[in-house]
Amino acid sequence: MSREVGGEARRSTKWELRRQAIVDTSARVFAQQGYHATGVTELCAANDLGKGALYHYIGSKEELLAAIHDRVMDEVMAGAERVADTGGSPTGQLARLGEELLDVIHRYPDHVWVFLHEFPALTGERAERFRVRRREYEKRVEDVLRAGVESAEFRHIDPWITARAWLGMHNYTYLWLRPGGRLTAHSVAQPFSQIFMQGIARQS
Amino acid sequence: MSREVGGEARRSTKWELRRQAIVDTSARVFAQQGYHATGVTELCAANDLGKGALYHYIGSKEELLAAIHDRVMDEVMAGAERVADTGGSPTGQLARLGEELLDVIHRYPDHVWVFLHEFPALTGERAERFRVRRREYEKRVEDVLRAGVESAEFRHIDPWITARAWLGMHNYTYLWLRPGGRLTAHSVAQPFSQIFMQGIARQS
DNA sequence: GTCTATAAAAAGATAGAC
DNA sequence: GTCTATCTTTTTATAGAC
Repeated sequence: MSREVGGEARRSTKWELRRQAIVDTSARVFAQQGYHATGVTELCAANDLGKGALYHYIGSKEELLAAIHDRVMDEVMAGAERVADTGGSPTGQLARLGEELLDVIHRYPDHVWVFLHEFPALTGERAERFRVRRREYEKRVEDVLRAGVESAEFRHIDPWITARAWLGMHNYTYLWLRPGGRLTAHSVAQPFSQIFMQGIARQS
Repeated sequence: MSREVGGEARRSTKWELRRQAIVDTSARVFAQQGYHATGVTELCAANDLGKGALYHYIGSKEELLAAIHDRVMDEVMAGAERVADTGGSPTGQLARLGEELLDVIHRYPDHVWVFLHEFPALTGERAERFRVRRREYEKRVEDVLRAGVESAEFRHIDPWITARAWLGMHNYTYLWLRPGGRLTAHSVAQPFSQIFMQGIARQS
């Protein structure tokens, strides 16, 4: 059974599941070799599929790349939503934003790698959609910082540049944070949070 | 006149200058389009040269990529050298390391972009050389942090993970720090340093 | 749904004239 | 030193049989 939703043709649940598996497997290959350095033939081998069958699921190579991006942003924004819903002080919210973000990076190292390395390969509307979603998340961080300055929990920092410091510190863990390693998301989020909170706290 | 130095054939000064110009121009193209997405034909157009002439200077596309990497690491390590030579307290040294690093990122945005995005494209011996140099710099940061803990200037932080926080915060500026923009290297290094120093300072 | 065969373009690199 | 022409391989994507 297939339905029309939002102008996009939806396929069967089985098709969607298979597609998702292909997206995940391909993310691993892209992360290891790079997007442009990976041929469709290699994707076929990794997914144990012929070219005809693969294209039946992915549409195009770039659409596959966009699907990896969406997977990351879906998870990241869901985490930000949970934090916003729970509420609490700016300090508490920023700490939980860090926990959630590092959790995504830790759970999806390949997807995140591709997300942070290959976004310039997206073109046209796909590039724009990604840009908007990314900006949306960054704004969440800035808003929490602004709230903390206004409530005088934080000292008088610049929200924009401080958000960049926070984002860099956390995002850059994609280079070494992996499941199965000696570090968990929490064991990194904890010291990061301590440095950052103490760093922007109002001096007593 | 040509000499043999360290097993590598050196060319004339004119040749070296021309080559360096090609490296710089190509860095801009790689930064905009990606290494694998850029064809040698496009490099020829950007450098206003035919294929024969281009290959006369670059040897291979990957050798060109390696040259961009070296340009960045040469500058970064020179900055670290200056900091080490000047000496001073761990706090002062870490602050100056930040100034120097952001200065390189600000002055060579294209080279740094390529450096941070395309290093997986290096293979064999070239990949190894880059890995070693990069590790060498990271160790400098860890050493300063360790010294600060031992002198009790800093609280009891983990040097390895704290170095990653510092590196991420600074390196990640490659996404938005550019010459001609509203921000200078110093105007970013200053707030970053304040956050980080206060963040790892011994609580009074 | 999945395969094989193939198209059509572009890739990196080299040869040899000038 | 620089050019044009060319070699070989690989690229993304499609056609059509099953």
